[in-house]
Amino acid sequence: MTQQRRILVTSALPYANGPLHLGHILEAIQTDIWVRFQKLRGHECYYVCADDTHGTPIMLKAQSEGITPEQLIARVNVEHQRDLADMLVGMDNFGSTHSPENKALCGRMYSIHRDSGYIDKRSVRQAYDETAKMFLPDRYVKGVCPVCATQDQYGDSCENCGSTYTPADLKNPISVVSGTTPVWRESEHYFFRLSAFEQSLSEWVGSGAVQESVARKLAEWFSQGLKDWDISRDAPYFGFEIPGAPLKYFYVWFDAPIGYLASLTQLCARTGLKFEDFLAVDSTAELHHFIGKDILYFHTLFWPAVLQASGMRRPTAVHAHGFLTINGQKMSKSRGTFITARRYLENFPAEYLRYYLAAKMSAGIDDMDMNLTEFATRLNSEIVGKLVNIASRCAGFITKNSGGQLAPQLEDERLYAAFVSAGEAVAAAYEARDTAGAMREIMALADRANQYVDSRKPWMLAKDPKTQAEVQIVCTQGLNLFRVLMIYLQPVLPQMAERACAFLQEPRWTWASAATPLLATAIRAYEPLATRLDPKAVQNLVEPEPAASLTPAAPLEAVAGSKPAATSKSAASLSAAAASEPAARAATGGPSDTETLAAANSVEGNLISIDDFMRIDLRVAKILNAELIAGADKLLKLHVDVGELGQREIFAGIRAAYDPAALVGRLVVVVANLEPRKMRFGTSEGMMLAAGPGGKEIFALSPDTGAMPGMRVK
RNA sequence: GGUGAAGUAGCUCAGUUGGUUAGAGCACGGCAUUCAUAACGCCGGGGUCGAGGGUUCAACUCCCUCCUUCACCA
Repeated sequence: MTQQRRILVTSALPYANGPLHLGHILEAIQTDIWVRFQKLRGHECYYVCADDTHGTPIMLKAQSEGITPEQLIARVNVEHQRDLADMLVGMDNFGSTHSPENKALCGRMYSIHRDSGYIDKRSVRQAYDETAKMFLPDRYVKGVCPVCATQDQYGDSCENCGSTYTPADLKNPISVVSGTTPVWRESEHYFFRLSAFEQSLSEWVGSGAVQESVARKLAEWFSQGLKDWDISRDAPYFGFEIPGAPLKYFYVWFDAPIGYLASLTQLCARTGLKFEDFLAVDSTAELHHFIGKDILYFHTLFWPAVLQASGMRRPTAVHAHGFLTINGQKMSKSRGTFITARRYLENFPAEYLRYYLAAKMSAGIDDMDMNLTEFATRLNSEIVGKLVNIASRCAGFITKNSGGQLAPQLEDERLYAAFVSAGEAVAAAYEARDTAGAMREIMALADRANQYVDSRKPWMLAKDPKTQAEVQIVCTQGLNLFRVLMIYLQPVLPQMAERACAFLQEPRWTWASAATPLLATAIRAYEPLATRLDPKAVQNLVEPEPAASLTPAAPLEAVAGSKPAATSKSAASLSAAAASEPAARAATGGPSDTETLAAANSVEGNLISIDDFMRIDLRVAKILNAELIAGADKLLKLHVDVGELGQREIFAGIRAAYDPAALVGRLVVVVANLEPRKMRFGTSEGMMLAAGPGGKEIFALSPDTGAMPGMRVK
């Protein structure tokens, strides 16, 4: 360990008009891993973030929901914080750009800019909606592309031919807000003189503050010359009014990055840290921004210039990452590849995603693909099969043969030393944000640990009285290798590492803990640190959200007996989400949205629409095989043929009413699109319909003669 | 259109300043094993490194052209 560094880290502010998706989470996790690594290494490191809350989209979304922007952003803030916390993203402060701290900072920084001569006023001609009485951002004017004549294009560029233009160039322009034809009006705007910073920005970029490929990109922008930046918007606008300029508001992109500093201000107020220590022009602290490559311009040009113009230090580095694609496709709602953080969390533990992303993230700006099948196999093989397996296969011997006591020394000190010295390469990779490289190193070590155990074969040693004494020392070695790996993985798997630490009866780990083996102490009985995930269950992430009106399925399911006490994680958290959603709305005083209302009505009146019914894919199925399950007192395992849908395995709670042999060959009705449910005895891929109170009083439904497997029931 | 990035095994990716036989994980085939969550270990098949040309004793690596994909254009 060299000198202790003081580091302030941010990730980009998520926009407060919707839920976080896996793209946001990718960035938060990348940042969090880096921050946790720095803290583990003993550095003084803080991670701040906030919601980005201003601008026309927020204003209009609140309007459409019939609530105030303040209510909207308060609700979203709660959701965002909950999602981030559940993803184990350990921020030191999460604020909002709509805060008193931010308002004060924006005003102060702007005043300095103005007094230093960095603000110009200029008249701008802009689209104006006379019905809505507001100026329209480019994206809020649609029309026919002036170049290729494609219909329904936004006012800034054409999706078809890629040409860029202004809303004034569009043919037949229409305001998205009111649907009327906009008029053109002049208005006075405030410009930040970015051009004055061309020289110093160019030097800053050359100082290694950005990745190489980013620097090349910036060189292109520099060669075109920097244009001054319009930082004002006309009322009505949800944001902060510009001091000394009535009805003029700061453009959302002006106050957004200042939100980093506002969040820091809150952290300082809470902890006694000093703002100036991080932001003063001569500060020795580091300032790191993690962002997506789409907002490079704002963070590598505007932002350093704004800081400099305010008499503050510039960022040490801006780290850009690429986008996340799902199964090779852009995240998109229509393709069903749009995965919210909440939806992920309803299905899988946060750490599985953290590890998977860590194993793929490098320091580059390439896009990253999340292949769902790979996600499942990689987790199962690397975390469960390899890593956790080391502890799992050694711990039992220590507990059973050695009274839970570790040996006083290692069996192979050289091997241990190799693990310790490999830590330098792992640390270097983390530091350089090459987490994929770090994970490769760690997994290679995990292979060596498993090879070690395999070569010493403690299970053989345990059988021979003459070698029984060696079991303890071999397993002590194995557990110590495992311990080193968990220490290295702590930034990525904080919860699992904590549990591993508790299992070894240690208070806590730092990076340096790896250097000293754990010897001659008692450990607890091993409990699985991670369990396999069902590769089929990843489909839950991309299939459409289940509609609220499908909740009546629950009672049906109870009849089928397929929902034992240990309800699946997804069902449990789904209902939790459903319960907390209206609660959050109530807290902000807003009315429920139409969706919630519709759901409430249908449940109360027990009425559903024909569309709701058609969502349930009922099919005729032929029972090919039925068998008793050892250990289950209600369930039968059915193997059914569903025609074109193939064969399925379904568990049904009809054991008391039906003899398996009597079921084989008969036709029944099954729900074919029920989400697969993992149960103690396997995964149920559907549900057999039956009526009755339960016990022996259960009666399966049968189609009349002539029905064929796979036919749809409707 | 301009600019940038990428194209390596079925899939996801490594490949340092050009230098022996291009690597890993997953998947696949075989063997072994049973301590461990059907986990672990050993062996194996599988690549004209997007295409073509050039520089060089030597090119996945450097240069040129082309093809394909993606992104950005404030």
